[in-house]
Amino acid sequence: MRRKDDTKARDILRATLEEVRLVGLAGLSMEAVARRAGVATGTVYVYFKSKDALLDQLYLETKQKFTALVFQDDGGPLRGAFTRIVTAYLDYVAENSSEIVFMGQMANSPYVTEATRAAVALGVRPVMALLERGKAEQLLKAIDTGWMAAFLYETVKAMAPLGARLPPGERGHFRETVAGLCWDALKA
Amino acid sequence: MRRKDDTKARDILRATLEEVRLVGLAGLSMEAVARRAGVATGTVYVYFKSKDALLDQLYLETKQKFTALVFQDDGGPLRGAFTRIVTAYLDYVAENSSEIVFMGQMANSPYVTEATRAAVALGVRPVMALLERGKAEQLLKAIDTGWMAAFLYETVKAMAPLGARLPPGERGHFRETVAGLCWDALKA
Amino acid sequence: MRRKDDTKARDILRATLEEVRLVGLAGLSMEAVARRAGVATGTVYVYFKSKDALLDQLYLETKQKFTALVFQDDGGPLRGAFTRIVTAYLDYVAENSSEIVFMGQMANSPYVTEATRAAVALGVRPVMALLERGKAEQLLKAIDTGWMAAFLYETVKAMAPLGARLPPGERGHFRETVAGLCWDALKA
Amino acid sequence: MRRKDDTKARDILRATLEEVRLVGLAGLSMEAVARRAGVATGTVYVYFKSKDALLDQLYLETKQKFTALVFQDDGGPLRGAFTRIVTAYLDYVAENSSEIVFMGQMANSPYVTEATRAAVALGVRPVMALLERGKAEQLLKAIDTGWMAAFLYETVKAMAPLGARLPPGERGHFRETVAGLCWDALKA
DNA sequence: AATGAATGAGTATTCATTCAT
DNA sequence: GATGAATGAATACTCATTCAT
Repeated sequence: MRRKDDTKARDILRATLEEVRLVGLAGLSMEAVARRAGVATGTVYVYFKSKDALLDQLYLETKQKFTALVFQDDGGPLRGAFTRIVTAYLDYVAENSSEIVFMGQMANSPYVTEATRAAVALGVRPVMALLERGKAEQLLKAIDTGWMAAFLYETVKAMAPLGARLPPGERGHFRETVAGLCWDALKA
Repeated sequence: MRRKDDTKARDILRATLEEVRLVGLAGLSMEAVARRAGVATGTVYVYFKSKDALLDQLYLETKQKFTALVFQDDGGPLRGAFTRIVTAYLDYVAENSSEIVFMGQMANSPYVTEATRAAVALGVRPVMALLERGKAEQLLKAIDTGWMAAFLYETVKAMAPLGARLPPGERGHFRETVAGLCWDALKA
Repeated sequence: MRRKDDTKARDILRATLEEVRLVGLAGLSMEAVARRAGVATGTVYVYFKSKDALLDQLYLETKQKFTALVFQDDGGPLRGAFTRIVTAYLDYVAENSSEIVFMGQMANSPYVTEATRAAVALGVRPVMALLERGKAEQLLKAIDTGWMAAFLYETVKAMAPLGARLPPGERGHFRETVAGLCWDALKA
Repeated sequence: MRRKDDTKARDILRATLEEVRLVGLAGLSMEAVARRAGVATGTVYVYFKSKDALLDQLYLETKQKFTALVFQDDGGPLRGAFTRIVTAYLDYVAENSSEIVFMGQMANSPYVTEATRAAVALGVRPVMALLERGKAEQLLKAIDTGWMAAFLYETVKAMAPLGARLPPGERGHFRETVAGLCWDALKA
C-alpha cells in the first residue's frame, strides 16, 4: 500500500495558501485546492476532515510559524529588540505575501475555532516577556503589560505593510522610524 | 439606484448591518437581508444592483460616517486632540457594535471596490491636517505625515476594543494612557 | 410575481413516483426528479424542504390514497366485503404499478419518519372495524382483532401481485379463491 | 472468488449483516464492513467482486439457510406440520434479528440479481411438496399449489413479527392461532 | 415599484473501486 | 494475499439573480 505521505499534506496546505491569495477566502473551493496540490479531490479528505479543519489547521500553523519568527527576545538591549521586531515583521510581509493575505482574511472569519484562537493568542507571550523585562529594568513605563503588548504588536502590524511598499533603499530609515515611535511611546 | 422610497434603501442597509453581526459576512444571504428589512427579495435589487454593490456602498457610508465622527480637529491644543480622538473612537466602539463588526469583516474582503478603498483612504485627511499643524508648530517630530497618520489611526483602532471591554470606571484612565502613548511617540 | 403553483408540487410528486419505478429508490436523484417534472433543481426545494421530506410526504399520500381506495366497508354482507377488498387490491396493483413499487421500496427505508409510520398504521382501522362487526355478529372467530386484521391485510397484500400477473380472464376465479381462503380462515 | 482463507469471507459476510442491522442497507459502506470484519478495504474485494456481488451472495445464503431451517416436512400429520412451520419461523425471527432486517431490506432492493431471485423462489418447494401431499390425501382444497404455497408462506411471514413481539408466555397460544387460521383456510 | 417563485450554476463531501507497496 | 492511500464521479442542497405578475 501507499504510505500516507507527509509531503502530500504539505502540498495541500501550500496550495490552499496560494489559492486564497489568488481568489480570496470567499472564492476558495476544495476542487481548486486539490487541483493546485496535484491530487484528487477525495485525497484532500484523506488528510483533512473538512474544509473548516483544513483552514483552521493552516491558520494555526501559519500564525505560529510567523510568531516564532518575528517575536524573539535575544536578551540584548531593549531598544534594539524593538528594531529587530520591526525588521523581522517587515521582512516577513515582504517575503510571505500569501501568508499575510491568508492571515488577514482568516482573522475575522468563522473558520477559526476557539481552540485555535486561544492557541494563537499565546503568541504574544514573548512580547509580554520582553516588556516585563523592560518594566523590571525601569526602562519602560509602568503600564499594564497587556496594553503595552497590544500597542506594540498592533502598531508594528499596522505599519509593516507601509514599509513593504517602500523601495528597499528607504526601508532602513522606515525601520528606525517605526522602532523609534514605539520606543518613545513606551519608554519611561 | 434608489427611486421613490429612500426609507426602504435605509431599511435594507440597516438590515444588512444587523445580519452581518448575527451571521457574519460569510453567512449573509440576500433573502435574509430582505426578510429582516421587511421587503421581498426582488425589492433589494430595485435599490441595489447586486450583493456586491450593496455591501460596497454600505461599507463606504459606514466608514465615512465613522471617520467624520471620530476624526475632527477643533483647533485646540494638540495633546487634547489626541484624547478626544481616543475618546470618540472608544465611544463609537461601545455604541456601534454592528458597524464595528461589519467594518472588521469587510476590510479584507473582496467586496470592497478599489474606488471605495480610495475614498475611504481619504478619511485620514483630518488626521493628516492635525498632524501637519503639530509639525508646523514644531510640537511633533519631523516624520512623513502619512506614516504618522497611519501610526495614530491604526494604534487607536487596535487599542479601542481593549478599552471597550473595560468596566466604564476604568475607561478614563485607559483613554489617558493611550493618548499618552501616542503623544509620547509623536511629540518632538 | 408567479403564484406558488399547486400543480407544480403534484408534478414533482408524480415525477418522483415514476423515477423510483425506473431507477429504484437507491438510484433516485433530485436532478432527475426535477428534469422529469420539467422544473429546475432549485424549484423542487421551493416545494419540498429536502429529499427526505419529499419522499416522506409522497409515501404518506400514496399510502393514504391507496388505503382509502381499498379498505372500505359498505355495510353489506361480510363475505362480500372480503371479495371487494381483494378485488380492489388487485385492481390497484394492476393499474398503479409505480405506486406499488414505490411503497414496496419505501416500507423498509429510512426515509419514512415515525410520524408517517404512525399515520399510515391507522390505515388498518377500516379493516379492524369490519372484523369487529363480524365478531359482533358471531360470524368470525373470537380472535384478537389486531391479529385478524394483520392476517387479512398481509395475505391480500401478498396474493395481489400473483393475481395481477394472471391473464384477465382468470382473475375472477383468483379473486374468489383468495376471498374464500381468507373467509374460511377467519369464519367462526 | 474466495481463495485461501474461508474464515475471512465469513467474517466479511457476518460483518455486512451486522452493519445493515445497525445503519440500514442505505447507510452501508464498504469501509464500515471492512472495519467491522477486521480487514482492510481492499481485502473485501479479494473475496467479493463488488458491493453488489457481496450483498447478492449474502442474500442468497441467508435466505437459503433460513428456508432450510423453517420449511421441512417430517412426513407426520399435516396439521402438525403447519404448527411446526409457524413455530420455526417465530423462533427464527426471535433469534436472528440481523438476518430478518437484512432480508427485509434486500427484498425490494436492486441488489438482488434475477438469478438469485429465481434460486430463492425454489425455497418454497418444500412447502409445495407438503401441500401436494395434503391435496393427494384430500385433506386440503383442490386449489393451485402455487397459490396455496404463496398464501401459507406469506401469511406466516407477515404474522411472525407480531408473535415475536409477544411475551414468551403467550407465544404458544399465538402459534396455535396462526396455524389454525392457515389450516382452516386451506383444509378441504 | 413590489413581489416571491423560479432558475441553475456552483460546491463540499462521500464512497465504491483501484492500485502501488 | 493484504493493505489502506488515492481516485474521481456522483449528488443534495444553496443562493444570487431574474422575471412573470
